[in-house]
Parts: sequence; structure tokens; C-alpha cells
Amino acid sequence: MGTTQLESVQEPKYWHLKTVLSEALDSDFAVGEILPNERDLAARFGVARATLRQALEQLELEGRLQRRRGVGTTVAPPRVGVAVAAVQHDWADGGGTDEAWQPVECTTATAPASVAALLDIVADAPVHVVRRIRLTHGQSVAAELLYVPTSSVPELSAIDVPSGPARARSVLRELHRRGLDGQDRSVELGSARADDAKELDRLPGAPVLVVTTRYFAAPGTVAVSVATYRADTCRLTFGDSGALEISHDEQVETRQAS
Amino acid sequence: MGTTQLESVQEPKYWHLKTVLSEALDSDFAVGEILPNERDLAARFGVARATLRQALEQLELEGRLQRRRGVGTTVAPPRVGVAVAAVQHDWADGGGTDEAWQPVECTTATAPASVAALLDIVADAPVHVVRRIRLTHGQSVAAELLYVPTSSVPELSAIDVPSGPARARSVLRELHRRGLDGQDRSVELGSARADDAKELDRLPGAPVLVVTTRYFAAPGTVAVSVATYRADTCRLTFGDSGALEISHDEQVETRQAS
DNA sequence: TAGTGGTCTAGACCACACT
DNA sequence: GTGTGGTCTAGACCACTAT
Repeated sequence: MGTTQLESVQEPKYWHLKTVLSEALDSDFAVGEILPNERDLAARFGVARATLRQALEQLELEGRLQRRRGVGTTVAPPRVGVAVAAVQHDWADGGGTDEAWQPVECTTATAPASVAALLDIVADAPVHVVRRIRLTHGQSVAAELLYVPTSSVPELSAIDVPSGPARARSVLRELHRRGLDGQDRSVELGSARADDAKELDRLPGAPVLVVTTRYFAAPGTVAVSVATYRADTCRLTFGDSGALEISHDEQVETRQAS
Repeated sequence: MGTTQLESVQEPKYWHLKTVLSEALDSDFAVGEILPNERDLAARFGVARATLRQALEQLELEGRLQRRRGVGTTVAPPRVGVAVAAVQHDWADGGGTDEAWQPVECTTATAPASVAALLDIVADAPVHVVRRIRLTHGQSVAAELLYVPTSSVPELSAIDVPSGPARARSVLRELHRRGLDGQDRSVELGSARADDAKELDRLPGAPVLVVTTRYFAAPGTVAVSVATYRADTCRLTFGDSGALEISHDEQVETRQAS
């Protein structure tokens, strides 16, 4: 056995490429730096552009790279730690500066079947649909649809405001008045729908972490939230127990270049 | 404007294909059913195979399809809800039948830099590395590396058992004796390393949900776990507050076909 | 207008799982 | 062997961004 490995006989080219590029990113590039374009890189490594792209896609999936059409490929900063709250300070627009959920829109419609099932309501019961965007460091990291059965907020006068952010705030206020007994959360991988992708400044189909939350109050489920987080830039954090809430998220903020 | 939409003028083919296939899956296929092969499907839709594959990849990412080389493409069952415990019944091999963490191996080495940082130890301090596999419904859904500084389990006699599952259990037992003050968790998207991919019966690079947990006891961080869950088949669930632990995960078990 | 990444094609060969 | 999905090529054109 010499210095080169013999076990790597049939490792896919794109996989090997990914490894090589990853190491190059660690040693030779600073965050924010622009890489050579795909045609040059492919030529440099002696592969077809499609193969090179397969490696880049993996690295982008892992949050190492950021690619923008018409611009280029840049080295991505470390993922942002985004707190997914264990406690319900949630209805407000976010107490701190860094957890801001910004209401965008509010309509009334019938919930999709999957949501209706979680809400324990009949499929065609009317719900308020509140759209919110979550900003962190000035960047939008998540888009949410919050489904609130009209029966959950009976005090809300239907003719109050027809739609828009103002109505969204009305619904959230009424929801807040009801209090909260608990919640229930799940996380899974998904791909961004066209509307979410637009809000998140990504292309449709971009990988996202879908966080589905059920909110409980009094007799049953009072609301359901489906939030899609950018999977490339976000690391979801949970402060599960009453443990020491060490920074761990903020300490990564030391950016190395522009 | 006729019956066809004019807004869809420049929607990528693979995106449109994905939509069409998705609807076909809902209406015309049962879980477990085998789809026509890629060459046939591509011909049927009048696109190149690469384009068809782009659509299939998306659907696989969303957990709708399962593809296996040499076998074919099948309709995937709904994602399995996997509880990520909020409380620490964790060191045991899993109390219930369905949360089994199975120790596989245990070695002693120096932790990777990123883990050492989370453990608040110097980079070259020795740690026990316990490898565990999580099984659900007989399927392995997650592979974990648990890093335990040797200083966290001082009572463990080094000459007890050199390695293997037996030693893994020793470490876990000692860890359990120390108790637990709390934990701290984060979830992000990653791609499976070669060794994890093998345990999870997937190809290297397959999308995974990486759950990093810090365990706290007495003076500081006592262990760090890095668990990679199959993103295609898993939905991670969190029972955040003391709320009603409704099934919600088990009710999806109604499979429709073999 | 020039340069970037995104989409798409029509092939080819390979690794793997069946039979 | 035969058939499947996985990898790879060498092109082409398109959509977008910047200048």
C-alpha cells in the first residue's frame, strides 16, 4: 500500500470532486469569496460541466456554497442557528430583534386536507390563513402559513379588516388572548413551493426544512403552523429542557470575509 | 386564452413533470407499487431521461418515491414519525419496542475539532466514540456517533473490554449513572457520509437530517451525539411542552399495499 | 452586451439485483 | 444474462444579473 489509496478505485467522480473542493474551500477560500465559473472549474478538473455541477449541488446542500444565477458561486457563511421556540412567545412579532416573525397577509379559506386532519376539523371548515416571514440578520430564513380555524377566534369580527397584515395581526392578537396549553412539533425535509421559494429568495424546489407545529389550548387544537426554513442556510435549534442556554448559535457569527 | 394556462409558459419541464407525476401517484398508484422504468417514463413524456430523473429526484427528496439500483422505482409509504426524545430515557437501549438504539461499536480516539468545541475540551483529548443504530419497524432509520470524553466516565476501567458492543454498553451505563441535567439540540440538513450511508442502506450523499445533541451534567457538557436520520423516510417529532402526546405519528401506519 | 448559473438533450457505459 | 437505476459526456439554449 503506497501513499495513494487503492480502495478508492470506483468512487464516483463527482463524489471525489466534492471532497477535493470541500478541502479547497477550507484551506484556500474565505467566506464570501467567488469561485471560478462552472465551465472553468469543469475544465480545470477535466470533467463535464454536469459532473462538476453534481459536486457543487452537494456542497450547496450542505451549506458550503451559495449559487446565484447571473452572478456566480460564492463560499457560504456557516449556517445560522435559528431558535425554534419551545415556549410560546410566538404570537407576538418576536420579542427580541432576532426572532421577528413579520405578518404579511391574511385570508380566509378552507384548509388543505392534511392540515384539516391535524386541526381535527372537517375538511371544508373555514380557517384564517396567516402568512408570516421570519427574518434573521435582515435575511428572510423562513416562510410560514398559520392556519387558524375561525372557530378558534370567535371574537374576531369578520368585517374588521378584510385582509392584509392588519388582519393578520388581529388574528394573532385574538389567538394570544386564548393562551396556550402546549405544542407539538415535527421536522421533515421538503422542497420549496413556488410561493415560498419567492419569499425565501430561492428557486422553486430548493430544499427546505418543514416545521409543522400544532398549538393546543382549552378543548383541543387551536392552530396549526407550517413553516418552511431554508435548509441551505439554517440550523434549527431547540432548547429542549430547562438547561443552560449557552450561546452556541451566536458564537459562529465570526465571519471571515465580506 | 384557451383551456391551457398561459402563465405556465416558462415553467421548467422537470417541474411540470414532477407535478404531473405527483398527481398520478395520488390517484393511480398504491404504496409499494412499481413505476415503469426511467427510459419508458421519459419516452412516454417525451423528455430526455436526465430531465425525467430530475423530477424523480425531487419526488424522492419529498419522500414520495423510493429508488433502488437494479430493482426499480416504487411508491414510498408516508414518512415515519420518529420521536426525538425531549427527556432522557436515552441511554438505555430504548424502553419501548419502537425507540431502540442498538449499540454497534465503541472505540477510543480524539474527537473531531467541531465536536471538541461543543464538548468544551481540548482538541486532542481522548473520547469514547459509541456507534449506535436506531431501528423503527425493523428498519434502520438513523446512525449515531456518541462522543463521550473519557473524563466524563472516570469509573470506566480502560481494560474492561477493548471495543465492540459490550464496551459501548459499559460507557452508556456509566453515563447513565451520572444522571443528566439537560440537553440542547439542533437539526440541519446534511448528506450521508459513506459509513452512515452503509448503515442506513442508502448511497453516499443521500440527504439526511443531522441531529446534534449536547448532554449536560454537573459541571458541564458530558457528551455530544451526532445522529443522522434518513431524510427520505423520517419525520422527526418533538414533544416540546407537557402537552397531550397524541398519536399523530402512529396513525399514519395504515399502509395501502405491499 | 457579456458572463453567470439553470435547463435540456441524446447518447454511452457502469454497478447492482434479480433470475 | 437481462433489466434497473447511477454516472458521465459534450454539446446547446435559456433566464438572469451586472455593466
